[in-house]
Amino acid sequence: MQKETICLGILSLGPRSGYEIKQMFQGPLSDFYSLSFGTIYPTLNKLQSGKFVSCKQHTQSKKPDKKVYTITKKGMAQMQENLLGDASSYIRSGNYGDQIKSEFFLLILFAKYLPKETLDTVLNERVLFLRQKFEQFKYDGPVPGDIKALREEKSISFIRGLAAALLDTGLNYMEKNREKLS
Amino acid sequence: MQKETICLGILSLGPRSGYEIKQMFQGPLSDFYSLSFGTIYPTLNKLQSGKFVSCKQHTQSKKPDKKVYTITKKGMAQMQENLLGDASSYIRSGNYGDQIKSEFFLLILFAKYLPKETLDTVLNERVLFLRQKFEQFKYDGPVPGDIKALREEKSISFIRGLAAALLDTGLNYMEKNREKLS
DNA sequence: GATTATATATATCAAACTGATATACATGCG
DNA sequence: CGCATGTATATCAGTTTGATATATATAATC
Repeated sequence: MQKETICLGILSLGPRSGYEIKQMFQGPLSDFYSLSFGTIYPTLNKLQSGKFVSCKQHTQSKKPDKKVYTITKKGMAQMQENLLGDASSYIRSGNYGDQIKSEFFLLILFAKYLPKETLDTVLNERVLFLRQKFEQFKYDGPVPGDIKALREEKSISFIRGLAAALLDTGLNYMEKNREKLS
Repeated sequence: MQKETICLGILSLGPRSGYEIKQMFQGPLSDFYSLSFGTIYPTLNKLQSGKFVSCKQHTQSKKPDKKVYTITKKGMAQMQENLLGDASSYIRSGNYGDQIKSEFFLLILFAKYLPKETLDTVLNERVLFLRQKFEQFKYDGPVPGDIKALREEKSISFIRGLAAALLDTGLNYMEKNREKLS
């Protein structure tokens, strides 16, 4: 999927700045996709010059200026058209896997070359990290308005539920099988 | 982790060609890590000129020539040193997440802009794909000698078990919750 | 029997992307 | 009062990908 379509799709959920789009990739979307600043900012500028998004500059007191982007009608139409094409290529490609790079799994793969204590620390930190993630995905209490609106999206609640289920399985497996590594 | 350390680590499991390393990234390792030809071949050449691997050219009848790389003592020592450093940085970094780019999850995230039949096809293909993967990871019957040797590695059997558990959870969740998307 | 697609095998390179850095101001901490 | 951290945008060198080139064999399709 093109970076333009991804940014438009995120802006279709509500107006945001480039920095806030990056925060979504670091937070709720981090388990599924990510784009860096070096991609996001140029993409937003390109979308703006093509009139796919409009931009309002917010002069904030006590913080740097903020450029809040809103998707236009033209942007909405373009995004939906692109999305249809992407879904078709996805289906035709026959390549339904995800692109993953996991430093953790490389360390596990080569675990026999690591001292026992090092491996233990790696596993402990990973378990702690996954447990935190799990709590975040399960937490259903009060949140700020914009995040609440996001959670009411059917797609996001589906994804959150899946993430929680996978994290739970992963944690249980690690706790039951970690001694098999040493 | 540096690409050099990754290639050395894979070669520490047994001698292989660049093409066969890529096959591992497309097959058993595809859910955890991947490197492209454009990275693998130059890395092997660099490792060879640094004497971290040795290379035997196999002139095959009916197939192109094959360069089979074997890790040297120097390569083994370097790999273990690098691995220790990588484990330390992993622990120090506090960044225990994986780098993921999932076209599938983007399509789900923007599901409301897709026609129902398109979304259905995407979900069906993904389920079929995951089911195949699941069978591969669960399959414990007879396999060629080199793959059998790999499976006897503790780390690989740990990872295979985890992958199977995660795939099972993912499949169950998708089947039970997919109607919530439409 | 001819054409097309797929698989083995290495290598290269333009285009895309990342991650680090620059700039700038505010807040919190010891 | 200095130092680290957080907000915010922007750029760019270096890395990585994905496509392409080259070459041969087999399997499938027509």
